[in-house]
Amino acid sequence: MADKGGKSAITPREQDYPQWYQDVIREADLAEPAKVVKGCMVIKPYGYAIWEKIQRNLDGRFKDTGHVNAYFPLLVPQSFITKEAEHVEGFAPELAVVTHAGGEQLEEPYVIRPTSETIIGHFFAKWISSHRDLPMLVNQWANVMRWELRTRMFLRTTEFLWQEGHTAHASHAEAREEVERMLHVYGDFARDVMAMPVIRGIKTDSERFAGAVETWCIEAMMQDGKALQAGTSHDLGQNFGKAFDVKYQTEEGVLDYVWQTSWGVSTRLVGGVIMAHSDDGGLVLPPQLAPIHVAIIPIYKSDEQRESVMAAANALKERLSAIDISPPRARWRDFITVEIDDRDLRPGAKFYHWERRGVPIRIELGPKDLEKGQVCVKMRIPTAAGEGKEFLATDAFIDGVQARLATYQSELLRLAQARQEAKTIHLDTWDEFLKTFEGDSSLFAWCHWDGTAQTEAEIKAATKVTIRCVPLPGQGPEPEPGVCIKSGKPSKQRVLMAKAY
RNA sequence: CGGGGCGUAGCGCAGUCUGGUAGCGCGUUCGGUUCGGGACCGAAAGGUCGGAGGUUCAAAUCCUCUCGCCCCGACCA
Repeated sequence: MADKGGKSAITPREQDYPQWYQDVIREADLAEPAKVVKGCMVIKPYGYAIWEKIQRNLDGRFKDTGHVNAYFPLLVPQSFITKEAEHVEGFAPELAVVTHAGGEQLEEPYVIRPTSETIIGHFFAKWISSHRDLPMLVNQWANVMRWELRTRMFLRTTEFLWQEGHTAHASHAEAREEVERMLHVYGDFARDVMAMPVIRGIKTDSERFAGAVETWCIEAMMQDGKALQAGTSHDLGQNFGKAFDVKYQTEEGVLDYVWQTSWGVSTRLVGGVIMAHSDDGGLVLPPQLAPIHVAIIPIYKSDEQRESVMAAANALKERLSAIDISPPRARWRDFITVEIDDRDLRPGAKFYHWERRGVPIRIELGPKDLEKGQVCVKMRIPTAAGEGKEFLATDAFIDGVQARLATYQSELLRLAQARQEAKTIHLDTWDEFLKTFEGDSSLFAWCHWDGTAQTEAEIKAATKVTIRCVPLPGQGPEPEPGVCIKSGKPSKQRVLMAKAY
């Protein structure tokens, strides 16, 4: 592990935010660039454990809303991609194509899926014939590949893991309910599990998914004020239904095309959770996603001490590991995960080790504690759940540990919300706008916009700022008429502007 | 694809200009002393210097070609 002179190997955020992000990932042992495969990453066990927790939780939410899992091929016939005009245009530049297999050139190349609307459309056409087959509510957990020109670990890699929900409905209204429902599944998950506040809204035409009628999204603010598109939910209208001939017989007996949706979140969420909470000491994780909740550091000198301290540490681990911290109505059980660090290192080195990895609770357990029947507790960051070293009676600590984790979780959300609010402003003049977004700086700005793609493009060209979304009701300022910050033309409401990842 | 940078031990780098036995820090291994906030001492292992060709008595170093990666722009979950 890289170590700069025995001190922190993590670049402070103030000094170089992107470097800080890379350092946190390396020092927490979450992932590393694959190097031998351009733009790809290796997700290491500790990083993958976070993804597994994200998966498990979301998967339960999808099933709670009536969806079932399925799996479709990685390779998609090239001709499929070209069937929906906007879809090709959007994805053609970033496709990886398989032209040879089995030592022969293929008659028709396959593309490695960048997303699966096309091949799933093909199968929906086979599976759906009647309104009785609808709605069809399918999700797949998969990897996809997009040949991005610029990559960043977790946030944008050539290959990434995600889930993609694909549904077909008998009416546009029903499909739109689905789009909204799933957006809120994402938004609630971000808030309640990731402790990451998000703005829920609708994309402008230029930011819309290629082939969609409308794209709904959640946008999160990272600590540098930039926005991260954390999840999307698309109203596909009948676009793919028409392209893949997905027709069904209505109750009245006439043929119509189905109304489809698709929605997805990816391993980008891991990048989001890293940036939402971590500090210059490394990773900070919300307990609901932390692979390890408690690290116990045994303290001893002699062999006799080691024996008694380790016995106490194991007993403590056993008691903590029996505590069920599953969310209400979860389809799975989650228990407090405890790691006893008995490596032959000095305690100080171990403290830093677990802090870099974002373990919420650290316990020091030494001979003095055994005598007094207490534990020394230190939380990863100071919150209402506790700060500094606390010396607590062992039983009292165990009785309160679940509440302690819950408080820590909600405090992370509160802190993230406070950061977001501090960096969210209203802007009304182009001069202020330029000043605000000068150089590399960014924050969330609610601004009036005339609703034209041209103005949007001009703003982006001048400042790299994009319209992140038009907020859903309650997600931004109350709609009130005004004038566009750039063109001065009339505007119906403020939209969210920021630089994005 | 345009602009810039870099490939030397597991990681981070020096050495290249001016050719002459391949080095440093961290990490690793072994032994000992340590141990409630990043320990110290001693010993050891570990490299066909990205690849190919050329110049030379001699190439990490000079020349030609090539491969790859990173950063900055245009594209994006």
